Amino acid sequence: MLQVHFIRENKQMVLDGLAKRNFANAETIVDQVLTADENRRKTQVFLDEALAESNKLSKEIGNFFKSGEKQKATLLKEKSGQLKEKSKEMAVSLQAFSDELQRLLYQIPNVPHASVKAGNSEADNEEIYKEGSIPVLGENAIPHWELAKKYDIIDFELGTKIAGAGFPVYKGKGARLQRALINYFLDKNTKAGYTEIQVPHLVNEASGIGTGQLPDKEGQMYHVGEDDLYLIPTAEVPITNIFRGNLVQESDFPITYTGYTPCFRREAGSYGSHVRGLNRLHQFDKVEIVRVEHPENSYQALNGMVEHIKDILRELKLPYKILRLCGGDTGFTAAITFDFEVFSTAQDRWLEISSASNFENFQANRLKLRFKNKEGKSELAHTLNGSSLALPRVLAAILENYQTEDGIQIPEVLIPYCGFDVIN
RNA sequence: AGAGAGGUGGCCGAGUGGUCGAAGGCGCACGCCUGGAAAGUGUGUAUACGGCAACGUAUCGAGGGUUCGAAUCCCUUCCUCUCUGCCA
Repeated sequence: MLQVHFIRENKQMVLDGLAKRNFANAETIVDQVLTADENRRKTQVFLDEALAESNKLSKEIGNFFKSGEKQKATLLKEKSGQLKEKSKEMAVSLQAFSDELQRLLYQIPNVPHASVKAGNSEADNEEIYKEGSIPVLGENAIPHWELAKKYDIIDFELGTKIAGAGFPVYKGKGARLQRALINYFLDKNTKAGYTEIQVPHLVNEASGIGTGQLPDKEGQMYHVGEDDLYLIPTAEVPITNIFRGNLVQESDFPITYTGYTPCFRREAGSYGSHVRGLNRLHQFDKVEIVRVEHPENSYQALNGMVEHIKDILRELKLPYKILRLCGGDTGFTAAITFDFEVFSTAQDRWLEISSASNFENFQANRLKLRFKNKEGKSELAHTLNGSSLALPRVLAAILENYQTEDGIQIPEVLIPYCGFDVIN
């Protein structure tokens, strides 16, 4: 959520930013925000004056009672009663303006970073980096869902039986490879200074609002009605919400966490051939990195996250590229997002396996995550996160790119974690 | 799930109708002391909104109510803890 005073003072900049996202009716909604804000402030001034008068009267009444001047007190009581009626009305309209303001603010996405280009869809994303060579596969190379069947390492039908489509069952070496990847990623992140953490896989409504999944995007999450909890779509939600409402010390920065969790996504509305196999699932595993940073350092931190993810992909020897998402493709809460895509050779497709974002103070404003700055004032912190990495597509790329006539070779760096070097 | 206790500032913790935005402690900041530090000692130190400011208003889990006046009394609700039950 953007801060009202920021919008008030940087209206044109906000409009320009929203234009890069192709955000509809930006000017209308921004004007509505400014109107609601002005009404709210005006009403508050009136209300404050009425309440100040009322407080003054109460004190006088108290004094009259003490000194035994009951008649004077009774007179003032009447006046006070009338004042109360009036202030109640004003309080109601103040609340209405505040609610309206809040409702509007929730609808406005983050202002993109200056380097983010305008654009409508993924077609407008900019490729900014590419590394690794695409392997040349044999004539009999097959996509990962066929490999999964051939070597009996992932059973999609079995998952459908016990849960539904998009809930695969990993078996034998397939399961072990999953576990190896999780451990490898966590070790890698821990070595880079991130503190490993295990968090709940269900979150309450306040957490969903804190990181921006709620309101409006309920449909993307599984909801447990009985207890009003949501299954997490990413570890970002519980990890970032650790800091909801917190006032941290400046010396606590940088705050860095990594955690493995399963992720649950309803993926309502996505279907078709591109969701085959591991490409898009309702439940998948992911290792996440989250940072809470001083505003001055957040872009340096983002850069560090990008370099860190590069390093992982280099070790896995997977060909990858990095995209800077255009305005229209950047998530609601992010100011900038870098997507990492690996090449899944047998499918002849790039698959998104990580996305690293700086939310600046957009989430922090919802979370009320602040720190004391040098002047002793509290200031919103910056939050960032990135995947390191999402497992299914990494697995898909490994299976496809490392396939040989004799089986699937295991990337060298994973062999110690797997305990085997080939799936055959 | 049943019974009980409780939710107060960055943290701990007093406070049962006006003198309470709130004692005391810890922490933190600045000063004194010291060769330097620790200890000791003095002062300061909640947040949000509005206002150039003086200042005003609100906030003691949340929402309602009683009252001229509520941290304090009443109702509703959420959460936490303890015991019992169930269970990995």
